[in-house]
Amino acid sequence: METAPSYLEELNDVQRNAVMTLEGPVLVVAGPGSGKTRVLTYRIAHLIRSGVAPWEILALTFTNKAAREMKSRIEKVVGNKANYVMAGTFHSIFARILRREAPKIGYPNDFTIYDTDDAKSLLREIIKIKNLDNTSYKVGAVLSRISSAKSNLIIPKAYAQSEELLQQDRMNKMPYVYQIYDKYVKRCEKAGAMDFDDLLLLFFKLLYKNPDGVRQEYQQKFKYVLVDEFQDTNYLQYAIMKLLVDYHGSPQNICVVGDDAQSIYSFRGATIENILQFERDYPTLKVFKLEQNYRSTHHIVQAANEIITNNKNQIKKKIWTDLIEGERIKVIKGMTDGEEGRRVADTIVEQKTRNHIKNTDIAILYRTNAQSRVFEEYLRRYNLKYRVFGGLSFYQRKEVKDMISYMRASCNSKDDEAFKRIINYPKRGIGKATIDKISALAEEQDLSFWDAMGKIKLTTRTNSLLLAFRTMIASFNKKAQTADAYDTAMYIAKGSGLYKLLKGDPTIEGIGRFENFNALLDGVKEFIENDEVQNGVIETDKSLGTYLQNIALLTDLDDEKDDDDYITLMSIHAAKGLEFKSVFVVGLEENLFPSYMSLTLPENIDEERRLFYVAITRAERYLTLSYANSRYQYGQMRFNDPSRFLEEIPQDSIESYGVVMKKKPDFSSPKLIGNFKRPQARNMPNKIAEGDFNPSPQSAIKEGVTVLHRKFGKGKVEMIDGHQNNLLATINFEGIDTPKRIALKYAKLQVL
DNA sequence: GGGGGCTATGGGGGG
DNA sequence: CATAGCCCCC
Repeated sequence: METAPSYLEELNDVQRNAVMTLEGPVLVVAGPGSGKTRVLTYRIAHLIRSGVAPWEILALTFTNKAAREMKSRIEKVVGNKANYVMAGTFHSIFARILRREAPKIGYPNDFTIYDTDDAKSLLREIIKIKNLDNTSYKVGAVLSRISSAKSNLIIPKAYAQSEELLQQDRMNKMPYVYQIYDKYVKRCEKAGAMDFDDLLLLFFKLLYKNPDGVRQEYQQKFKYVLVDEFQDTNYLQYAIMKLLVDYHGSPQNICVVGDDAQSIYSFRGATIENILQFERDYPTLKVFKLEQNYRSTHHIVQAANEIITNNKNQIKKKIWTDLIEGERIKVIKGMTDGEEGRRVADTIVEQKTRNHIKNTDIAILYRTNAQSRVFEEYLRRYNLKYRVFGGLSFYQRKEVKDMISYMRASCNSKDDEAFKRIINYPKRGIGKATIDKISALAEEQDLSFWDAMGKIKLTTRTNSLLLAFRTMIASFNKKAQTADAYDTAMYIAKGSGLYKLLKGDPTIEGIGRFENFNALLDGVKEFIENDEVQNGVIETDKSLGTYLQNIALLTDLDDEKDDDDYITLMSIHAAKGLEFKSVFVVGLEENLFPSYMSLTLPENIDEERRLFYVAITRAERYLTLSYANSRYQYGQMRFNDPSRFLEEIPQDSIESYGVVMKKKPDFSSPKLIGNFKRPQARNMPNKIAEGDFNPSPQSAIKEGVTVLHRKFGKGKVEMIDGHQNNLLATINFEGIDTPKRIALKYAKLQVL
């Protein structure tokens, strides 16, 4: 008989049971630092050791980094078979499958992936086409409505029929979101483009509609499914998981790992409800709770436990450690954000000399990316190497996106967003007026931007400019058909004039841009030279189209530079899953952390608290918290109270007792120095109190009467027109220059 | 059609 | 404050 594999001896009892329960549904509730990744990887290794083929295992993560980490750890146990495990992010795995199956749902194999910028640009255009007021229809808000609809499996038709959603949109003064959504989906389809949510939604559609038995094919293929960070899945992801796992005679080999206390992505639709639903959907579920923390010393663990008790509604769980008591948590106060930065940098220097900590062992974590600046300033001044993650990613930089747009346009002639970006960059005399005319023709005759460009009749001069542009792109496209990604990219870089343009800019910024541009080209070269295994598949296709597919889902965090010794600066969200010997959590102030956006709803504060919980549990030995009494925010000096979270830490775990304010912080809105408050845009009408307002029936609103509106105040009805069942009143409100057009069936007006 | 400057607006997290 | 969209002027 074979001896038990040695990796099983590296596990505690609960971990080992979780690893060895291979069949049937399993839920692993894993506290921070409890060996979650170890359990996941050893479980996969154990599956392979038990004779399961690596490609029959599907492991879904939220970041590429987590997937890579997992694979490299599996590799240590089972060797290079690990490469063939289908491990990757939800988005990348589904994108890869869709690339093969897309025609079954009416998409081309070489579909484009629209990033957030593309999506917003498209929405901006749609809002314009529909003649909607872009002050009430904010692209960001509209996109987030669409995104959350998709994440909840609500297609445009269902959206248009949901009284609840329509009501919400009306309240937010954007009643026609449902129409924008419908148009947006059609335009994406027409462009052969998917946005991030579509990668999930259309994969769901593929399985659900089941053309050619494709669902059964993938159900059979993925015999074992694992989901990491389950607390951050949304409804759509859960639905996909169920489609893969639930079928007649299924062994339901599904293992999900998560921690409700670390759920920090509800803003993008994640719901802890999935954990509860999972328990209901799989009654034979086996639950394992990992509560022993191997990462942090006692004071840190105790503080984490204490803090999280302030949240209601959580799965009962208490992490513990048998590590030493360790250092107490240090709290640093600065009078200003600048002083906070300096004192944090001072503390880093002190830790480095006294405790011999390397840069890589240190992280500065903040709530918002904008906070990195001051820390960068002092680290630079002290000659400490650092690296900022997040913020504007490499692929979002203008010079990089421009080049990528050229590549996209050269591969997919229907990619309207790419074309609009490059048609006149570098300048070639095709201006806004021409572009508008092309867009209008495309809209009118339902053509792609590219086809409209070829069809439109304008002045001789303009037409020849357009022809020259089309000829150029056609040559790029031809090159892309035959040459590899690098040759094509170089051909495009030179042929488009981008190379020359960027090279010729001698300014500091220009040199930086040219460097980024070259870094992109180097990346293409690397792509064609290395046979990478991605998501369990060896990439042999070296075409530009494939390259584009591979980079579409990359972020800043994926860019590994591990030989360098640098201090890590990143948002707390980005730090999830990581650990550092010494962690600085900075900016612990009311309105910043917790964010002012969260202060109105208790459940949002709870999420901020979970975020704080995530932050402090990244630390192994040294945890330092900091705040500033004042800081520049949005162009103004603001005074914020210390964060309520500071008070939730047990006092005997804090070193600098007395720094924290004794009294409960005042949670009122930020105070402003002097009278720098920006004047309110337009006249802010007097708000009408709830009780004083009795809306009149629609029939009472007639021309000439004076009415009261909750937001706009008093006004005179000048005119009523519009369709019978959608009457529009033109009302002149006091103190508002332009008359408002108000739909009577929605608006609440009181006749005075 | 291009460029510069004004102003409104955001202001959070990310695949 | 930083940025982006928009408007106006050349």
